[in-house]
Amino acid sequence: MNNISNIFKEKNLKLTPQRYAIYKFLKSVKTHPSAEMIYAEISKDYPTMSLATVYKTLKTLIELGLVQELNVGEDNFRYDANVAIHPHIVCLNCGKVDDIENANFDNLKTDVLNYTDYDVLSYKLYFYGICSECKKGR
Amino acid sequence: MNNISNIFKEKNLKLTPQRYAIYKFLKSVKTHPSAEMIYAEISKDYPTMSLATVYKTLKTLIELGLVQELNVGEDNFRYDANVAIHPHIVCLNCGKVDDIENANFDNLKTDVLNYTDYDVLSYKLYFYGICSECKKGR
DNA sequence: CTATTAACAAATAATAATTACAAATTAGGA
DNA sequence: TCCTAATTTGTAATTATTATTTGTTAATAG
Repeated sequence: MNNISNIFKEKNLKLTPQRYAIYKFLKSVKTHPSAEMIYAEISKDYPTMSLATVYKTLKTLIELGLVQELNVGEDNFRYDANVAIHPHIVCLNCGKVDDIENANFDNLKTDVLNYTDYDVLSYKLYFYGICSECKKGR
Repeated sequence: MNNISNIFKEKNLKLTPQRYAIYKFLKSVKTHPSAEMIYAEISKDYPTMSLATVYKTLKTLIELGLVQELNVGEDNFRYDANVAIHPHIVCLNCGKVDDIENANFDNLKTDVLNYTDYDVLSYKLYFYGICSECKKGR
């Protein structure tokens, strides 16, 4: 069984309420929040939560491979508990970040081998455009 | 004629030596430097250059569509005077950022239309791996 | 059951990248 | 050459993130 509880145990890390809350929140949400947004949300249930804890927990979760970091071009990072490589799309109007679901772009990793002498390990793909809500309101 | 000089004139912007130096430097280089790196380099020729000027000039150049901003996952931005959409590859070992040249991934923009209801305007594609120099030194 | 100890959370200080501001300077047209 | 708005510069301020410190928690040995 490879749930969080076990992953933490294997690494001698404690699955504290704070850590669990952050992970559970990230899992439950599709908005790809920033550290600040996570902090604001979790603070409702854990009034003593510190922003430093959010940052430190996110770093741990990333090291454990439970969370990935997105950099869509803002001055901060966003976080995604879906660690599968998948494209994202950013609304240039409202800033929303969505998943591109069901699309498979994994051929990119092999295609690119013809154009580089790097060993290619992974990739990030971001699309930019206008979301349907913003299209309406124009 | 659509050189920088004219583009600036059209917008009532002054083509100062500083601005020109920054643009020329970015054009001449394939390293995708950060603001700090640009500042360090340009300072050699313009000892009075201020870091604030570098940042402000980069912003102007971006607005004019002469430069694009990259965000490969560092805590700072990198800049590229090649404004054509093209993929980049980052060495996870030494941090170098290279262009992927001659590859055409523009079908991505139309492919993705089947998986989103956004109007898709552009995309950014970053590969991550190990460069050939770093492979040798292992 | 208690003492020990390592991991942790919280608060706050520190750092790094970027931006804002105010005063001095300069580009480029009249 | 002169004028003026735009620009540069130095510095202060801001923002995101990380480090440090101190008190707390939880697992475990005795």
